[in-house]
Amino acid sequence: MDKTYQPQSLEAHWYQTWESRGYFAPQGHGTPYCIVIPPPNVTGRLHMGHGFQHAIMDALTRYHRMLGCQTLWQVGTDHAGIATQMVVERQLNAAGTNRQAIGRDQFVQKVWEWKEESGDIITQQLRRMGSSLDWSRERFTMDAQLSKVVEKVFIDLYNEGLIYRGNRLVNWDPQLLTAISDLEVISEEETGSLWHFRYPLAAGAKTADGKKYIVIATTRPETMLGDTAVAVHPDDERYKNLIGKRIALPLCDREIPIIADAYVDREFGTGCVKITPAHDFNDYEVGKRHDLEIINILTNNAAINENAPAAYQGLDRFDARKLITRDLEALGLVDKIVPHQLKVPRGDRSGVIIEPYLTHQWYVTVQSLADPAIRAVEDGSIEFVPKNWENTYFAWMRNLQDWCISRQLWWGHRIPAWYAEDGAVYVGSSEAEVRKQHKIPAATALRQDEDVLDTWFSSALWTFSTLGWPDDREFFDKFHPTDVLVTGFDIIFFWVARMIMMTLKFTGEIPFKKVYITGLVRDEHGQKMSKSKGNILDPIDLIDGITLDELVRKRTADMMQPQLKKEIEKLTRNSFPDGIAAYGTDAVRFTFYSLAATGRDIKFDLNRTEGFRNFCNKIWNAARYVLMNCEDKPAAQVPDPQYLSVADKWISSRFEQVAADMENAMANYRFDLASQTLHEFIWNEYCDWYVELSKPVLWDAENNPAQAEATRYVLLTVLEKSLRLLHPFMPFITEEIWQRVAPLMAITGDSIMLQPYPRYDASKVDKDAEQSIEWIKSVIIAIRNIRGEMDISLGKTIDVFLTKGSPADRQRLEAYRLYLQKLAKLSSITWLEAGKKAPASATQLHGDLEILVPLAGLIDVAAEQARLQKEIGKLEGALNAVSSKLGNAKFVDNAPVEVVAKEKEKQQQMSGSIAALRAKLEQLAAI
RNA sequence: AGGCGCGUAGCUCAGUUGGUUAGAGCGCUACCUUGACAUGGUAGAGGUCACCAGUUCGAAUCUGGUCGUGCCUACCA
Repeated sequence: MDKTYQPQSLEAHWYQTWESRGYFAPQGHGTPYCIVIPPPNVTGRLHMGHGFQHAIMDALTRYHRMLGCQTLWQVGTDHAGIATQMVVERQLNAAGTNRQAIGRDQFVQKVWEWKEESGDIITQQLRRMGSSLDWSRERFTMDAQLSKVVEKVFIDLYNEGLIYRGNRLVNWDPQLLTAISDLEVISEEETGSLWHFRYPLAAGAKTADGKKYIVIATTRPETMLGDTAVAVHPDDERYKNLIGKRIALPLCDREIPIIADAYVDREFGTGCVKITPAHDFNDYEVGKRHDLEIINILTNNAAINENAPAAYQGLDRFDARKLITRDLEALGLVDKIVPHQLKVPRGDRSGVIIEPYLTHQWYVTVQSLADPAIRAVEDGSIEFVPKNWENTYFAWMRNLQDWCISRQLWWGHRIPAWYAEDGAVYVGSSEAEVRKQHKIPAATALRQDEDVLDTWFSSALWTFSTLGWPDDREFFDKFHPTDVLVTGFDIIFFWVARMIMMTLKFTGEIPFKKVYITGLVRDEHGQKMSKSKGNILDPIDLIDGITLDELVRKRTADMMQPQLKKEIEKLTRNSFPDGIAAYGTDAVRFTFYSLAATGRDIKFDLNRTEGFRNFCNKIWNAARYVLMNCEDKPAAQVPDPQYLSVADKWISSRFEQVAADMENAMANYRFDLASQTLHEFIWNEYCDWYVELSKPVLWDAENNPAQAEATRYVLLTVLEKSLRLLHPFMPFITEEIWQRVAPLMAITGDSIMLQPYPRYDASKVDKDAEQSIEWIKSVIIAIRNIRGEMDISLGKTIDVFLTKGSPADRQRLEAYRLYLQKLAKLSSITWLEAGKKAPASATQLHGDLEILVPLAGLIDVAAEQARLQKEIGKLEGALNAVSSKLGNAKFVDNAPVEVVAKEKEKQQQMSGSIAALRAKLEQLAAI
């Protein structure tokens, strides 16, 4: 074995072995356990969120597989409509063409080509993470079978009247030229202006204070071209007299009415609101209430259209804004322009400002779907972990808007609807089907809807469409409902809620029993990771390492805003002056587990990854030690219990407690506690103590072969069981070591991943052994403490005396003398009878037991006095607290007896210690 | 404006129904290349648990408030 752990050399090998042998597919006859992967974008790349969530899903999957469940982690990808189409369009643009030029069929063909070309990047990355996904069942949202389900669901919902086509305002992305759902609009506060314009009153009307105009305020001046009213509050005394009068809309040859509507906030601005029903959601509602004209003044790419005055036609919306402001200025109609903070809606993909835009779109009526979905969570059929996310779910579900499912894209599931010349709509699985069903003669032309469905529409069907519903029900019947969905809170609305609604509607089953909501992975400063911030990390780069230059190049490639490059480069060079080291998959995964606490932010700290890389190395070397001592010997046999040392019994006992803790942590999705438990046990108990305690036994093998044999057996078994305990979290290193350890124990299995997970076994618990080892550790630590504080090098062996302890202490000294001598580097350790005079010494206490290291030229008296003083000070502080507690009659009367007893014992213990230490001080002073 | 979360060691975080001398990892200090491991070992320093008030015999933990901070939802043109 190498002296240090080298993950690179073995990860690919083991993954390939597992996959090619079919270990990831469900097997056996245990209870089915299923997780479906939240489908990543087929042409996307792994980010830290994926890394985190997949680490968790894999731990759950491997854990249940080892528990003997028939385990399926269903894999697949989604087609990511907008994102993928954008990428291919950019490629076309770079090649000097565009999708319109090549036409729909050829464009879709190009996307498929791109999918084939790049689609395995993400799946290869999933493999690098060690994910035990069943690749034989890989699915894609645009597969024929899944598409069929999408079509069926659409048609069924339509036939039930739950899908309809409506002409309404939608969020329009003028760059991508498609509607997007309100969830895909990100509104952020930006600094803009509030323009105050004077709108002249028509027909000589005047305001209450005699002005010939009223002042309206707007954040989007260009929309004034589409104004069809000005609204005031019905009870606003300032304008009451103007209600019903008219305004001569400037720049437009048009008069518009002044209307009263309670929607107006009298406090804001001037209390007069321009109403543009075609370009504002609130105004649209006002317009409906007052039966106002709706004038659309924008083209689909947000230029001014032919409904506006000729002077502005063809101008981009922001050029029009400038020109309109200038023209109004020239007319003396600009009252003022003030800086204004406003929420600007931007498309989450394109980043451009979204326009409310009047179009025909398809909608799902969600209310009737929502009710059962709410109930499923209310009655506990579906549980969120942590539970408080249920509130978020309820809040959204109880205030649902109809879901706009059509997208003006070419990449996706085409809407199965056909239009006749007369505008009639027919929905069906194909044109032929539609003709047949509605008896439409061939002479009547039918045209299929140009649009495709929102990607989330197909994702909402994911748990049952991937499992073969409705026709091929073997897997569906076995694995649905799935056990747990692991995902981030940012898509509770997008995906989780819609999945619950659709799955209940169509299968009558919930899609999953639990929803484990993970935090969001942030950078080391708590910033959200994003391309534009330039702080993204690729989990693969943590696994393989990356040079600084390469990292900078990656972070600044394909920027939407190239001007940020310099800043990002600086930040990156600052954060990673030496690039990133190769930590290996196991260390990266373990970092994720350690951070998977209940909070909603996960600040990713590479220092922790480094710590876990070291942990891997620690495990590696512990295994090296065990193997060096056990190889070339006959396979370990269960030893006769009489040869087991106290250390052997202790570590076996401790292991059982750890197994119990693991079960508890996994049941509660506390991967942080699980990782901590494993780290603590393996490093601080097995390596630091058990391995050290085994050395005196193994080094003395010639004199006590049976004991040495027993210790080898325990070294091996606890290592082997610990590897199994650890395997769901660190699959690679555990497999590599296990393959070497298993033969020494005559274990015949092919892979650790198919071995049983260790369960708590009460018969191995040995409290006496645990207490004895605690005693041994305490005495050794006491001596080491004196060494450390007194600067006595470990190279120097010393003499130690024990005195004033109980008969049990004395027995232990005799029984465990060897351990004490070796681990504390003692030349002798002697029990001093109570009456006998001790030499001047440095002293440590363990209960009543005094541990004495004679000064004998080693120790400076003053230093020991200072050390004792410090110790006494500490104890006195603690004693004061305890004594005042016990002096309080209310405490003694009210607290449970066992608490009071405990405090009394502490008090006695501490005052005893203080007295003993004082005596030592006096003794030293007398020298 | 509502809702949710967070504030514990220099940093990243645990602390399960109120009772520990408040913990871990990293970092820091000192010493140590000893036969698994310097990606290591041993010892140590470091916290008024944001603040205030309350409940209680007892609060990091429960209640109310304040301050700071982050996110989500809805929005004022």
